[in-house]
Amino acid sequence: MENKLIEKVVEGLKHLYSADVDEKQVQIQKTRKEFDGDLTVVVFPFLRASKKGPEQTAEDLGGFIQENVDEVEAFNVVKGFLNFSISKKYWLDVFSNISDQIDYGFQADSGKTIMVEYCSPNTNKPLHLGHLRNNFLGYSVANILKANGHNVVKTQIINDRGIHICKSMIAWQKFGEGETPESSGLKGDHLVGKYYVEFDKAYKVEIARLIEEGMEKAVAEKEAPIFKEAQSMLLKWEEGDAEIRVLWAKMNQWVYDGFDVSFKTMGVDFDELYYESDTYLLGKDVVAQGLAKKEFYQKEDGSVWADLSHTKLDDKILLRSDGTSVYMTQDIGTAIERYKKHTGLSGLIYTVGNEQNHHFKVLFTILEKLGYSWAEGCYHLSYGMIELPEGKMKSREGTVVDADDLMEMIVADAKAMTQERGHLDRMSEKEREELYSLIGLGGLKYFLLKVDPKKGMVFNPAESIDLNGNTGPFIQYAHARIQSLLAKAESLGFSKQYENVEINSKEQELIKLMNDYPSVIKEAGKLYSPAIIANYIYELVKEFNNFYQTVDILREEDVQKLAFRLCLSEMVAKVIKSSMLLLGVDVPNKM
RNA sequence: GGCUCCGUAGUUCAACUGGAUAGAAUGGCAGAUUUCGGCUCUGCUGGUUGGGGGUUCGAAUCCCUCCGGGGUCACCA
Repeated sequence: MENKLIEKVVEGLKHLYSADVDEKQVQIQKTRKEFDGDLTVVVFPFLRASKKGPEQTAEDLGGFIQENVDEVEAFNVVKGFLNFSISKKYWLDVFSNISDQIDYGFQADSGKTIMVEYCSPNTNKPLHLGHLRNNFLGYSVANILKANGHNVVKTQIINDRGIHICKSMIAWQKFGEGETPESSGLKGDHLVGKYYVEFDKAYKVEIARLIEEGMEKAVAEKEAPIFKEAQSMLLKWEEGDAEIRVLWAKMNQWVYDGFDVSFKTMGVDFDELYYESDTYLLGKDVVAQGLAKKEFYQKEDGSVWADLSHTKLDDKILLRSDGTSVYMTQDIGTAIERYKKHTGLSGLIYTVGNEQNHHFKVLFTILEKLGYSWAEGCYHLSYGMIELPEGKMKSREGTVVDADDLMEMIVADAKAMTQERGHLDRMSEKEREELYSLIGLGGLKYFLLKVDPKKGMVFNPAESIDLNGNTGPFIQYAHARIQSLLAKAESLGFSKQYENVEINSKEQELIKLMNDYPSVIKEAGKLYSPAIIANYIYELVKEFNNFYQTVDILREEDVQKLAFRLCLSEMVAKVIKSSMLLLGVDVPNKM
C-alpha cells in the first residue's frame, strides 16, 4: 500500500505541477493517533515543485490521490501533513491475507550466511549479570537474522588460557586439597571461581607484606611470590608441560560442565566453538606478511606496530618486542580463519561490551588496511553496562551479580507471584516448575532486551516480573488469556468461519499493527536490535487489551463478528508468540 | 590530555533516524467495569529534551561551544 501511495504521489506531482520528484523524496509514515487517517504524506519537500503553500499543495495532492487510488476513502490536511484514510475493506483483505501465512513476517531465504559471536567467557570464573545481557542479545539477534532469511552460525570464543587461568590453578594447587565439583557439591565454574578469588586474597596479603618490608607498591605487585608462580606456570603451559596441561584440562572441563548448565537455563546454544588455546598464535604470520609488505612497521626494540595515522586512532602494537602476540593479533588471525572456513560469509557480528568499542574500531581498520574487503561486513554489536537500582555494579569491586544466582532468585520470585494469583489447579508439578521458569526467565530476558542495546541500563529484578507495565509477564499473560478465550470458544462450539464483516476501529488498529510485523523484523535485523521487536510487541499487546476491554467477543450476538474476532485474537496470539520467540522468550497457554 | 559514547517527566524507557502538540510504563490522585481469568480500561498529575548559540519550512535528533558522566588510548588478558 505504501509503495502504491509513493508511486501515485510522484505521478500526482507530475500531473499537477509537471514536476519530477524522486521517490526518495516521498515520506510516508503512519498517521499519529491524534489525527484521522491511516497513512500520512509529508508535503514539505514538494513545496519547491508546487510553488504553493503547504496546505494548498496537500489539498491538490490529496484530491488527486483520492481520485486515483481506490483504497483511499478520504483525506484531510493538517499543516503540511496529508492524512489518508484507507478503506475498511482493504484492511479486512490485509487481515485475511496475513492470517493464513504460516511463518508470517519472516523473510524468504537470502542465501547469505552471517556469523554471530556472543558470550565469550573466561574459564576462571562463573558468568555474571553482564553475560546475561550479552547472551540474550546475541541469541536474539541470531534469531532475528534468521527471521530475515539469513543462515546464521552462532559461535563463541572461549578464553581458556592466559595468566588469569593460571591464577585459579595455582590457588587450587596450593589450597584446594583435591576439592572437586563432586566432593564439594559446587557447580564447576563456581568452584574454579572460588579459587580465583582465593588467589586474589593471597596475592593481596603478599603485596601488603612486601610493602611493609619497604617495597614500592608497583614492584611488590610484580615480585609477590604467588604471582611469580602464576607467571612461571603460564610459561610451562606454553611449553606444553604435561602435568600443567592435565591440570588445566581438568579444571577447564569443570568450568565447561558448569557453563553448560547455565546456558541451558538461559536457553542459549552455539553452533561452533573456538578456543583461545587453539587460536592465540593465529595472526602472527599475517602480521609478519604485513610487515614484509610495509603495511606495518617495526620499532628499534623489535616490536611491530600498525600505522593508523590516516585515522584518528593511535598506532596499535601487534607484536611485542619479544615477538609474542597481543589480543589484537589473535583477533586478526581468528577473523581471517573464520572467513576461510565459511567462504562467502557475509557478516561477522561480535557481541561484546562497549568498553571494547575502541578495540573493534582498530580491528576493523587494520583488516581493511590489509585489504580484506569483507571487513566491511564485520560489526561490533556493542552494548552498555547494566547497573542495579542500588548503584553501579562493576566486576572488579567484588559486588558482581552472579548469573546463576540471579536466575535462580528470579524464578523463585516468579514462583511466589504465580502461586499467589495463578491458575495452577490442573497442572502437574512438572508443568508448574516449567511455568515458573518460563515467567521468571522470560521476564528477565524481556527486561534486558527491551532497552536499546547500545545504551546502559538499570536492571530492576522486581519490576522485571511485574504483571503490569512493559514486562515479559504482562505479554505472556495477554497470550495466555487469548488462549484461554479460544479454548472457551471452542468448548462452547463457536465457529471461526466468517464471510463478510464490518470491522470497527479497534479491530482496524490491530490489523494495522500486525501488518507492520514484517517491516519490524526487517528493521530489527538492519539495526541488530531486539528492542525494536520488544517495543512492537508491547504496542500490540496494549492495543489488544484495549480491544478486549471495549469489544465483546464471546457475548457478541452476530455470529459473523464473533467468528472474525476469534480469528483476530488468534492471529494476535500468533504474532505475540512468534515475536517473543525472536527474543528467546516462550509464552505459556496458561498462567 | 587525545579520541569516543552518553545526558529526555520523580523513576525506568520510547520517539518510525530531520516531521505534527516529545510519548509509554511506573508512582500519586480521581473514576469505570467487576464479565471471557484475580484482571482490564479511562482521566488527571508530571518536561526550558544538561545550558547557550547556529543550520531550515521544521531540531531531542545535524554543526559549534560550554557543563556533567562513562569508556578507551598497556610490551594486561
